[in-house]
Amino acid sequence: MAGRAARAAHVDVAAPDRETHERLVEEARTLFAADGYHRVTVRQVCAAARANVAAINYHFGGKYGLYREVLDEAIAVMRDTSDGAMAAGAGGSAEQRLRAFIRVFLHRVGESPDSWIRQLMAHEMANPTEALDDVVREVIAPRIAYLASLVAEILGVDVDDERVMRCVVSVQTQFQAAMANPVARRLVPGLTGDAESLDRLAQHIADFSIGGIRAMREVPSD
Amino acid sequence: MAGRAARAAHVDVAAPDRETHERLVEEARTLFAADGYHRVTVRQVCAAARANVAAINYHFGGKYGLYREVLDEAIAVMRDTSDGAMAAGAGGSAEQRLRAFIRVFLHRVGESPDSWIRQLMAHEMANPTEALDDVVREVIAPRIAYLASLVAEILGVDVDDERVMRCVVSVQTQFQAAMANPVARRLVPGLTGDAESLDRLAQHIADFSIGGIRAMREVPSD
DNA sequence: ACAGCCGTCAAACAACTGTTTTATACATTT
DNA sequence: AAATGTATAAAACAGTTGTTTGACGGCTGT
Repeated sequence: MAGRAARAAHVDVAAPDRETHERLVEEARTLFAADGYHRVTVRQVCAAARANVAAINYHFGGKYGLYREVLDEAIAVMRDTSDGAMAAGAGGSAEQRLRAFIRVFLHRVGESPDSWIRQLMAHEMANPTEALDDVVREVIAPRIAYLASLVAEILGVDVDDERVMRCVVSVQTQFQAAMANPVARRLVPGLTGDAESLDRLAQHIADFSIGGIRAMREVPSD
Repeated sequence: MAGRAARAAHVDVAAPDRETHERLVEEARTLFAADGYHRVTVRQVCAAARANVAAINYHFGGKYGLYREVLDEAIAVMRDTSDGAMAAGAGGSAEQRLRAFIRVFLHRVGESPDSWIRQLMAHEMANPTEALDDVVREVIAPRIAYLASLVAEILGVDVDDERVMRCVVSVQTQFQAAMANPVARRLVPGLTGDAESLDRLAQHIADFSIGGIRAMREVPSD
């Protein structure tokens, strides 16, 4: 911890230990994404990174410090993705924007270089660490708010109408499940992650969700 | 292990050790449901049941044996629930049967004495043990098959049409998420588990899902 | 050139995990 | 009454976990 602090203090650029630090983060990305925080051991990561067991504690102050470094990166990418997906279809109708959001989001988060992110997030949501609050605040909540505004516009009601949030949950859960749910993966054979498969999935979720939302117009607001 | 075999062999009724055995199972139900298989330690269960650490190995042959006893009970209840939910609305239209299925299923699985089951299942699906295959085969697969037949009938297409399974996944994931997803629970405040809340939830999932399914009629089968 | 810091390493640490052993009562059977 | 089998108990087992230690070499700056 003291070493880390000193290092961050006056060796900002071109640190001489860049290699091990970076190798640990790299391996941690794939390992944490594959098995989740609790299942991964520091010895696994160090072995994969060809580093000593003590390296993680030295560079990151502990296992959780390393995880946070990886997760914070994921959060940043997710925020970018959300921003891009929210910007998509700007100027169009609420339905068009919802379709664009789903398509852009699924593509971005499912693309190969970032595919570890959706796995990591899936694990974090399935069995959360204490970092879930940050994830919710920084990426989920804004996304939910945006989806809520779209749903409200499609329904032609206020965002506070309780039908809105229920619909948002229904849409949101389809994202999550289609991406990471092991049961869903056993049911849909063509969930391979390639671009065409993602396109079809996005198309379905959009069609199904918009159909579901529209149907709520004829339901009393309770 | 030898003790267990001998005990089961010729001490079927009114076993003298009923108490500890039963106490262990009881505590294991709530603990496994709350934290999942991996997180729960045998010492936790034994402490809660006021039994010795060796009791689990003696009575169940090991931690996994105890878990299987609990999980098998859950599977049995779930099968009953599925059967009941499938029988509900018999004779009615596919839409009516789907609505009945959702309502009965959510009520049964959300009711207080069995509420541990949905938590246990949620954990088993989130991070599976080797028992997930049995769960899928015995409770998920039949449920999926039934839902697929309903969706196909509503859509007026064959069950092999790929739109059918996509819709089933969309419906199925709403079940799961609404019941156990920690993120969803942070979004919908009124997810308390009481009868009225469950009723409204069932109503929403049914409306949303049927609206979504209907919308797929106008989508090419790809 | 020398002190000081930095990154690395093998080794050990303390705290757990599930499981096994050994012993002791109690009940049932022979 | 002796022998057998059953349930519980305390203790120890072997393995794994994340973390800490202390020493060694390389580098930098005054």
